[in-house]
Amino acid sequence: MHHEWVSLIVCATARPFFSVENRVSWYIIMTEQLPSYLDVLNDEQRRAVLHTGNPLLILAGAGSGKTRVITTKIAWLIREQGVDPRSILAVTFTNKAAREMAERARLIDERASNAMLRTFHSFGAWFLRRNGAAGGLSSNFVIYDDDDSLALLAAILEGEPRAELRSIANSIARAKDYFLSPDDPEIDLIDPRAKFRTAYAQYEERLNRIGNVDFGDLIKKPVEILRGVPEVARRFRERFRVIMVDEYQDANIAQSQLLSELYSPGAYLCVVGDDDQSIYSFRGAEVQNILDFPETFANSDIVRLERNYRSTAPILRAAASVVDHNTGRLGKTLRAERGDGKMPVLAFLPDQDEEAAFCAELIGTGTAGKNARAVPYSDWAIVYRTNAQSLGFETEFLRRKIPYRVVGSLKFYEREEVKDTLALLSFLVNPRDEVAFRRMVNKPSRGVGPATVSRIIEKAMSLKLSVNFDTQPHSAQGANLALTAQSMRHELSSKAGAGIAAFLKAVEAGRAMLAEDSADNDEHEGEEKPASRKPPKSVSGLRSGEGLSACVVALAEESGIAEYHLTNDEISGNQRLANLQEVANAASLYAASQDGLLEFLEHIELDRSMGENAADDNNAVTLITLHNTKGLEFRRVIMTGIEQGIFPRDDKHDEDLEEERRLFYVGATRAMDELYLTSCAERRMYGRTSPMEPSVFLREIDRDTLRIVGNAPYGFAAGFSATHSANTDGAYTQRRGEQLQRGYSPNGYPQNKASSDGRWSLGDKVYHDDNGYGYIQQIRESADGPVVKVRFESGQEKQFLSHHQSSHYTKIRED
DNA sequence: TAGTTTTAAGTTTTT
DNA sequence: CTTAAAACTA
Repeated sequence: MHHEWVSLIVCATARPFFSVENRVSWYIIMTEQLPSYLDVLNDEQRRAVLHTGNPLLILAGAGSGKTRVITTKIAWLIREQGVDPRSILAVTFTNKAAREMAERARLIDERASNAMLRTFHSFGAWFLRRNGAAGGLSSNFVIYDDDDSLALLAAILEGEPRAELRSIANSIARAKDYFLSPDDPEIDLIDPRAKFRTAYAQYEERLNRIGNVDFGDLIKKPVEILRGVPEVARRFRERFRVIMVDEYQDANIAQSQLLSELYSPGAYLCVVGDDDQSIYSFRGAEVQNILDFPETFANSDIVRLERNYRSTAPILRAAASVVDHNTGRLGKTLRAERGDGKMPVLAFLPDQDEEAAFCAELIGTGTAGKNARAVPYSDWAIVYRTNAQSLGFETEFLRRKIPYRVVGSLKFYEREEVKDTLALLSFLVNPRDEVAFRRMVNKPSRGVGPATVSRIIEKAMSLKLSVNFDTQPHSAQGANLALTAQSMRHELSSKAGAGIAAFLKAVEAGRAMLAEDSADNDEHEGEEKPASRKPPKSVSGLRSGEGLSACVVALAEESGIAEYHLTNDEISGNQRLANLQEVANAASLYAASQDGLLEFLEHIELDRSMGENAADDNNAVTLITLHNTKGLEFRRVIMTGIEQGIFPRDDKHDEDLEEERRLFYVGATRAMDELYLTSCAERRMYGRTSPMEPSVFLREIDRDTLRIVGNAPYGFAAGFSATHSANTDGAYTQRRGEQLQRGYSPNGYPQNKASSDGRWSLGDKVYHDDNGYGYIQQIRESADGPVVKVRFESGQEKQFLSHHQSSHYTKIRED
């Protein structure tokens, strides 16, 4: 009888579940009652799990259960193959994926929690913390984010324009992605400017001196150490006998080099990926890694997972019909195991406000008939190309009281007051941190101007050369800025000297809150604090709790940062203080020691999703960028802003356009049951409203898989033949001709022959004070009256409101 | 110099 | 429209 109940469940779950809750109960049943947890796998999945020996490449289509394969494989290796969990290394790209993998593997076998499941960058940080000395890096390094890198670069290239700095910083990051050093001949492929090469070299030199690392270093430096120190390489190759990589299509050159260095013949290597989901080439990801896998690793095997258990057939067809336009893909056919379902809906809407309202309407009512709230909010995801697009939905949802959560754009750690505090903490742990020093030594104002700061830093650099260089040629350590500043006090003005003293006093106050570390031990929970370390009395109202939070509060108070932000900004001062309190609260989970502080800072740098996961069980709509959706799934997905210039951006061509297409594919394949696409006729950007064209992707979709609603532009109207191809030039030109005849505007939306106020007609010649002569190309009605679009002889187009700016335009009579 | 006002520039996408 | 950098004044 009990057995029947089990098989009933198994029967009902013949189609694997994908929601977390279901998955949990399902695995428990399977592992307890059935002969093997492998029974839930299909043939290909099982083949992938049971595979041993040669390197394995798993080509896993969207929704084909790749995470299940990886986690099951980890458990199977431990259980059936007697593999020591500690010898397993599995790397992912996102913290979320790493967490999910660890959790799911542990559900099958508890021992999986001893395996090393990390993101690439977190693994790199872990590696460097222990083996950095072999490369001249001391273990108290702090990780610089992009802002910090930019600040350092700005200090090196004084007076360089902002845009130039950003461009160089970007090139430096890219160079590291490709494992290129300043003296590499291939560096020109990244950026041929000599300026870049010297800047990169200077940046590296300065960063070494500071003793911190940037994101790229977390991958690049471990590879250098593994190559340069055979002893370290041997140790790591001996330890990691199994190496697995998720989302391999997103690995960059440096990351694949890291894998090569860790891998040794005799170990087992398994990578999982999907070339159709490669969406990070702008960040150095190389699809070539996955395409070249068979050559890079001799005798490798390939398993394809092509059964999709997530989406219904029409959704999958629509997604595939877009990515099919790409050339240069491995090519695969996903089968929809769930069979038929609802047709995706393509909605044409007037503007972004209507778009937000449309989404709210869908979500508010649900599609479950009369029972308006049968569909939980959490079933829905609003997906967009750029973070800025979330704003419109947020305001609309706020107004309608629809609960939502925004994924990824959490700018908490970028806030000024938070960065200030983190800079102080960084300086505490590494007093060579020039960037932190520059940022905080005169904040709040202490009379320490740029001239003084430069003198201190130059002095420190000269100290480094005369004192440390000869004795420690390989450690490349810079001087302690706190000590240098202290020693220079007598040669500074009294004002500057007093300012320095105040700054150093604040740093000392923070340091006093830290316990000495006992050698290399793990941090001790609940160690008692010496009586001397009592939290200071609070001026600003910040409260210190457990552990490290006392240190954070002491720093914020003593440095005057708390007071500065509280009094400086009357409107948001309290919010700023609350943010500081939030930092202190987060710190309370860490030990009040140097090691605890390092852990805290590393955690913040590598995982900024703080609090987002806690909201997982909340019943809220998800607002998320296309890139962030990778690896996720939702019952109902609305892809918004499918307009030319937004998605794809109009500077995308060839390779880049193909990547945008893959992005479309990723977004659409997140949907399980229902998919909606929205496209607006006009959109406000930079405060201005501009007309939009439907995305080329909408012309590429197999029209038979769509239901079109709303005010469709020409070529999309109901009943229009779906069998045309926008790629055929002739057909396209013909349609353009027809559409103009029928009174459609060039962007495909209906237009008027003359403005309703009678002032302008299509084809009129006009003169503009600044832009010269031009012709009226388009007239349409908006909420603010007629909008006239002019194409000037220069080729540029402008538009204006008829009643508004007509004073600048003069109508020219032509016979 | 510090704190203000004015002007220009900008939005991909992320560990 | 929002944000950051240059420009300006007390």
